[in-house]
Amino acid sequence: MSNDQRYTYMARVLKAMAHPTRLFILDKLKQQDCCVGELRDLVGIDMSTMSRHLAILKEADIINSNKVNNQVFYHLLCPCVLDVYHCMSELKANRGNK
Amino acid sequence: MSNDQRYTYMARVLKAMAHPTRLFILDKLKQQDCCVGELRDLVGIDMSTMSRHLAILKEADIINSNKVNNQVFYHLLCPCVLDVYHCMSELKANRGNK
DNA sequence: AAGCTATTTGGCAAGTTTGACAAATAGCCA
DNA sequence: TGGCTATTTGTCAAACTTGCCAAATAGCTT
Repeated sequence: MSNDQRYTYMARVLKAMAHPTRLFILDKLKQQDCCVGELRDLVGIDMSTMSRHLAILKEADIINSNKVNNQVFYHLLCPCVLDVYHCMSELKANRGNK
Repeated sequence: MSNDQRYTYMARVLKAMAHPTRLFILDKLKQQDCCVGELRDLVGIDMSTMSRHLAILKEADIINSNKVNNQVFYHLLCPCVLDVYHCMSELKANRGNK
């Protein structure tokens, strides 16, 4: 796999994560699997909008879903994606030192 | 700082990283500081486009710059942003197990 | 089948991103 | 000052994103 392909792949995953609502979703799913309506109630946006955010994360293979009766439960595949948090905090702490 | 603010902040940083060219830049800057023309030659895009990619990374406080004569050298502030790489590889390896 | 709940998809408007070209700026050196 | 190199900024078009509403789908339960 070329470096080019690697950058393209990683950009795809980072892009999928790069939205406040989607980061909230990942954080929540780290604790437990959730269905769409549950997440909508927590965030307070339209169900259709929540469904699309979940589709974006799923498309990037960060989460997957399984249907139980008429509900769809989403599950975080790779909790380590949230490890970036530590680094981000460090970055933030450095601001102002410019 | 509220969780809301944290997600917004992290989304801003991830979004700045979420482009193949910008990931290449970060990887390169991890090895050594570079000026704009150098990076343009490596990537093969317009100098103005490269300058804007660098501005996006700088605006997110991931890199900074200092001018030496008529060249601007860019410097990676927090090499750990690239640690996500490992996790991404893990994610990638998991694909297909769906 | 009809009614119900949960979720996804179509379509649209407003806003953002990307990349290129041209023009502007900044700083060197003669 | 004028010419030179390096970089940034203005402007534009094409493409993409986000959020909402309405309509479609999926799967229970009666």
